[in-house]
Amino acid sequence: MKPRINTMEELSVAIGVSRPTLSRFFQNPDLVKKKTVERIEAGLARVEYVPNFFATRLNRKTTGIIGVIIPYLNDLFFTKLLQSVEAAAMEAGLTVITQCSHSDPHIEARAAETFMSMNVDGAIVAPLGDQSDRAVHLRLKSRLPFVLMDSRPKTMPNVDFVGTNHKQSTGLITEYLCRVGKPPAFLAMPRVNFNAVERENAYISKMEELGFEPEIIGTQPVGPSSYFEEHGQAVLGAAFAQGKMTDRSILCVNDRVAIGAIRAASQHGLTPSRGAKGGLRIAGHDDYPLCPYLSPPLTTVAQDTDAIGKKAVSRILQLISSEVSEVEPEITLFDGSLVLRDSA
Amino acid sequence: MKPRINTMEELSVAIGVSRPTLSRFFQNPDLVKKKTVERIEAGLARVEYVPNFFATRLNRKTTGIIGVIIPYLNDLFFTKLLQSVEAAAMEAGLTVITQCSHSDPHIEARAAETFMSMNVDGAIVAPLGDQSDRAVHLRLKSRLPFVLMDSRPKTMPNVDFVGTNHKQSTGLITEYLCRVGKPPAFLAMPRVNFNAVERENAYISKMEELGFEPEIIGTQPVGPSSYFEEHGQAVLGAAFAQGKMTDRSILCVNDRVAIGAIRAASQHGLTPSRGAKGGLRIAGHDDYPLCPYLSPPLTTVAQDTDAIGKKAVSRILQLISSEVSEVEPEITLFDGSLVLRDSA
DNA sequence: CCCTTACATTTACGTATGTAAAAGGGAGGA
DNA sequence: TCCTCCCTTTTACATACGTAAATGTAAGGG
Repeated sequence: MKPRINTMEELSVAIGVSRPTLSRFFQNPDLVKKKTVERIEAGLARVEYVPNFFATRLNRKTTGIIGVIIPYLNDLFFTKLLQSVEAAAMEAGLTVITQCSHSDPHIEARAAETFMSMNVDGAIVAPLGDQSDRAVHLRLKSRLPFVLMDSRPKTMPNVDFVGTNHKQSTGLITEYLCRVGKPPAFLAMPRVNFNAVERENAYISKMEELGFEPEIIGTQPVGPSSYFEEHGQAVLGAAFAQGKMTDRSILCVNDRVAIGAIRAASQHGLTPSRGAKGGLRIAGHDDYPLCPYLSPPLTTVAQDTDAIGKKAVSRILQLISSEVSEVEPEITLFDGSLVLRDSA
Repeated sequence: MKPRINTMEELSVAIGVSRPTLSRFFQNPDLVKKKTVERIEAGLARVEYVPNFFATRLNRKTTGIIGVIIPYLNDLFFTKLLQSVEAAAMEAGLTVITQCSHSDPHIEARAAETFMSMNVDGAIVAPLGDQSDRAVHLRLKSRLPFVLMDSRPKTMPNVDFVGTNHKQSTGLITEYLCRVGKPPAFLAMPRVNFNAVERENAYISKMEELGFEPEIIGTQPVGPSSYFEEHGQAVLGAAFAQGKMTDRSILCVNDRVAIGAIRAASQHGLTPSRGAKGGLRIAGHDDYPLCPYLSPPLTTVAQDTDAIGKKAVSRILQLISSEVSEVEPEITLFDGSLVLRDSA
């Protein structure tokens, strides 16, 4: 087992190269003469040494770290988004520190605190809904490059944002549903989630534009801790039990709710179908990774998570390099794209 | 907007309290006289200041950080496990730094490097399968408290491990399936995943114990990047297309594969059912969060992710406090529990 | 052979905090 | 009134490394 060396100083006496030279070597071996590089590498092979992360970051003007906060970990949409962000950040040579707020504003606040104390170069935050503490976001924004991702409160119009154009995406699928079958009802969520509200409104305005009467169900919570799937199943299950909605088109606020909705249909012997012009159809929003494996596979609108993650990172990089703190905020909305499967 | 203060030194002149006193205050306000605490808190309310994370951790003997590596982010089983670990760590007052290896041994190695450079107090690693670099794990283990979680190579028997007793869990569901219907075939995975292999072997030995002939399908990859669901769907879809397996009991290596299997059944107009003594039944392993919402809901064996996460953290805490580096490794295996739903 | 040049290396200082030991201060007792 | 004790605060040093400026060194030209 190799002898362990803890500090660069010790390493320098062990190898016989000055400490600052080692420092240069660890930053970029090209900055050191080839002959010396060889000596250093030979030395490193003989001992167990890793430069101290904290000492490194403490001194650098820039830490090369970006912080990412996501609200849920048990949601494949967010993990997909996170993967996209991580990939983009890695390509840019940044270290990503991810924190999950677990639907808790206090944890979110603590994560923000951590980022500030780390002097991260920038923060990308996918906020909780209503519950997020606005002051926390403002504080982050005032201290460092900051972009909101996925959803944003209407009360923060002056913040950089990257997300989906829900007006477009929800309009797209609403229009599709109207075109090839009965105009859809909207299976909503209790109104604590910004995106859910945006989609609900987008649905309403598209329906009115097309001259149909909007119909919204599911705005009341069904249980104490209603997960999305559970909510969809409960709301629609109750309706089906009363013989209602069984031949309707139903647009769910997101795919996880749709998963519950499809389950409810199955429980009542109903099969939502794209072909059934006058019968039950169920559609969702997001293109959750499991959509193709549902029975029937879910028709939905895909969010371009890849583009969102990439853009969030590139925007952060812009903000980092643009010294000035008073940049005009940029709102980037990506269009959704229709993914037709069998359910609607 | 409050004036921003960057260093504890500046803060000390701004408030009129010496810097070391502030240091004590931030570590534990009880260490400072009440009167002084009030002065400090009044001062903090007037300015924008956060202690520097790196400087803090650099000096402390213990960083209060534990590192966690998981192989996939887009898998609700691992995110569930991660939540359990995070909750336990938070309760113990530890900061968790999570890194995802994204199925890439190089990324895993880099994450390990990061942990070592951070002088994390301990590391909990859910390894990739075969691909994981054994040397990386050994290096981690030689430097800091280290426990493997979820799966482990047979080649590392001397490492602390927390996971599921697959012999028991797989035996349990195999026995159940044999008891209430036809003996199951096993829908396996290409043999790169340790747990998959363990379950396959557990299935074989239980079948032999019960006097049945084991039958294993799906050990060959079906595509270049066969995700679990895709694999299950492809393997079983191909079998169904040939009229095979349509009235069999099928035990899938995990729930994600089972999701694909159920989809394949549905595509061929088949409904796996618990009631069908002689007909098609499909079961899984893990109790993936979406199991209740499949059609039919999936019968499976639940892994006790909560216990696994808690135990991993408590074991790390033990190793941290037990100074000595030569502790007898502890292998903790939790039993799985049968979750009967409609599919088998 | 000496000087210049270009680059590598070293010196010296900076970073933001922890921590042990020394100094300070206030209350209570003689 | 003075001394002592105990707790609080401060002094002084330590941590592990980045970085700019200064110094060293080897190659090439005159």
